[in-house]
Amino acid sequence: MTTPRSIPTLDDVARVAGVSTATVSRCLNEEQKVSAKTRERVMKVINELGYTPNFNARAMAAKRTNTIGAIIPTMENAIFARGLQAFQETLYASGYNLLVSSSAYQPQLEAEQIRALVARGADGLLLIGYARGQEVYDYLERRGIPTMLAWASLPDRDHASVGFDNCAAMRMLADRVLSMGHIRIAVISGIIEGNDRAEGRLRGIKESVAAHGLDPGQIPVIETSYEIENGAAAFETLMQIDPKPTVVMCGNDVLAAGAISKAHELGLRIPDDVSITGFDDIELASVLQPQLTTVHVPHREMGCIAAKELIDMVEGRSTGAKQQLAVSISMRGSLRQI
Amino acid sequence: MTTPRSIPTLDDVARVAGVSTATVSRCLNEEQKVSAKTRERVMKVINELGYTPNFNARAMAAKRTNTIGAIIPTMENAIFARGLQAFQETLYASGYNLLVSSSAYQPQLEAEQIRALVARGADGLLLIGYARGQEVYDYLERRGIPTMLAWASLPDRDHASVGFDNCAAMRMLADRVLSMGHIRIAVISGIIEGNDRAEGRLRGIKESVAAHGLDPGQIPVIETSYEIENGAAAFETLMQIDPKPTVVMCGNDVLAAGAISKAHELGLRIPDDVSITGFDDIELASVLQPQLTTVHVPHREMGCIAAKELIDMVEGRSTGAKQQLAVSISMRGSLRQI
DNA sequence: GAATCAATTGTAAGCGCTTACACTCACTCT
DNA sequence: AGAGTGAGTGTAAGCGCTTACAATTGATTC
Repeated sequence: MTTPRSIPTLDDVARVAGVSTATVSRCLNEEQKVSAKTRERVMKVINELGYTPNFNARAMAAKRTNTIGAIIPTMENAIFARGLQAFQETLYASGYNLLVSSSAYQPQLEAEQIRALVARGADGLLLIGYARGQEVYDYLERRGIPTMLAWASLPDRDHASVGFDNCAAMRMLADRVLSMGHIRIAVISGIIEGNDRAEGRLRGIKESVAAHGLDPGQIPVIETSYEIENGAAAFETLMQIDPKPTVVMCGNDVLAAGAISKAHELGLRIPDDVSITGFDDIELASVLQPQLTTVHVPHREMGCIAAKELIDMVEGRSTGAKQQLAVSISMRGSLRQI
Repeated sequence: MTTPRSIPTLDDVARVAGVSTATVSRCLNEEQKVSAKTRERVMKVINELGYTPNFNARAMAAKRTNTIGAIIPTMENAIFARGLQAFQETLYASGYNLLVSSSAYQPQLEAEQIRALVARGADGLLLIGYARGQEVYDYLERRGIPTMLAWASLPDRDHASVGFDNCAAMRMLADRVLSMGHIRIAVISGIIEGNDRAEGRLRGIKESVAAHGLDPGQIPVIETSYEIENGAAAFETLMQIDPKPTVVMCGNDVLAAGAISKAHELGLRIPDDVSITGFDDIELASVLQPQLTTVHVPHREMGCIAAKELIDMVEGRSTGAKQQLAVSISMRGSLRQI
């Protein structure tokens, strides 16, 4: 099957080119330190032999990998896709590679993967949100791994981060909903446990409701994980309440998609019979029928900033800034005036 | 910022525990070769010191990484998400880790990333489809890296693969469309260049049309990359043809989502004014309104099989089998009888 | 009691790179 | 002409692990 011919190493290149391994290494890493003539000869040999540097050996000797790790809660839906894509592109442009893992929203798994990425020599890390044990932060600090948090940014925490205030953002949307005359609000929230974004969003709604003189304790809330069918199921349950809610606010666009789809199935017209809102403004939001009113998050901008700041931290130019991004409301057909 | 206390190594553990490095290594890798008493003592020290093995050093010494690499064309939409998730879960269950990169549908980038993953010591690789230069296959064979191809499986190629015959699958759908009385078919295809799946799907439609005694050359085809807005734009263009197509067959669900969304915008009713079909049956397909008639692909099954077969190849139990999966048609509201 | 054997443990040689330091060799400057 | 300079190159010491092989130990056998 496989040709037994062994894989060429730096030594092979050096021997064939008639130079020392140090010179070959320099050709690959610090061109300017090698004379043009030598470099040319070495490069020719590298091509002839089909030599590729061994990453692990390089990482070991150089103690750096030009690799950034990112751990996102899920790859199953597109919530993080666009931001991550921008993150990756920005890193790539600066000569860094990205390693992605998904933690399936399990803190335990996230901790494991953080260790795995650090063990692999990641120069820096991108994590989503704040919620994780202090021991994880301690570990990261002890190992000296620069870490950025994204998709959240809290005024009262000063860890390096880029994102927005999930609570304030959702409160803004709820204020808008209330100002349009809605009184009977129901909520489909993501799982709060271990997810500060979901927690903030729910809190935002409650704060808004309270500020409008209503009792936040009266609001029906269903907590479920971010999957379309869960949104659908939750919506069906909420619609059995009498009197029916006039609006169902969802923790993200995925849940809202499920809700809208179930509404069609139940023969409920949106927004005539009931309004629905989302959060994130992923592509999905504007192919739904009617299009989804949601909180617009600047995914690409967030990804770019995260990458730039993280690189600055890794290269020692920054100790980790906090950047709060503005979000806005994308008003579309799924929310109506009462 | 960072505590300068240095990172514990195997040597540190060995010294503190009063054993040799070999013994510590054995505790971590071949428990049964160490007495219970010693193991216990060593493990205690490992925890106290917060020791984590250095992956790169381990990879170097052991010449294997328990890591599988996967390169998918895009992470931006969910086409590969579910299959990849299943792939990952299956690998994880067998003690393997997954490293994912995205090639943005660029063969050149894919080749680069293959080299990068191999340089990192990936024990095996998962690639999508067949279309890539022979030199890539040669490289992989020379390095002895087991490679699985997924999302495609061609009768006349015998590379290890798991997937389906894209051409046959789409031909089946087209046959169905034609049998329902459609005569004026239009197509929104993905970019053919460098994408054998897209090419096969388009060919499937043409073969079906030809088999029904029509001229495949007459069918309007717009080729565009897999993004919702591109599907929308293409649909708008196709609807300007006179007489209008009775059905627009799309290369995948993402393009179809764009088409449906544009149809609403144009005030065209689906399926009354025009039918639309997709391919893949991702979650999106059933939240669209009307729900999308599409080719159902067994994503999870494909991911699982790919993982199992690849592990068998890596561990020398298989030399690479080819498995063809059956696809089916998900008949839903977007396609109607004429 | 000596020999045999299996179970444990230790010794030490790499794995393929980077890089501090040493060295060589034209040139340039007094 | 001799010293000083700096560009280019080589030498060799690791980086933190795994593992073949050697050594030790205690138990078992005759």
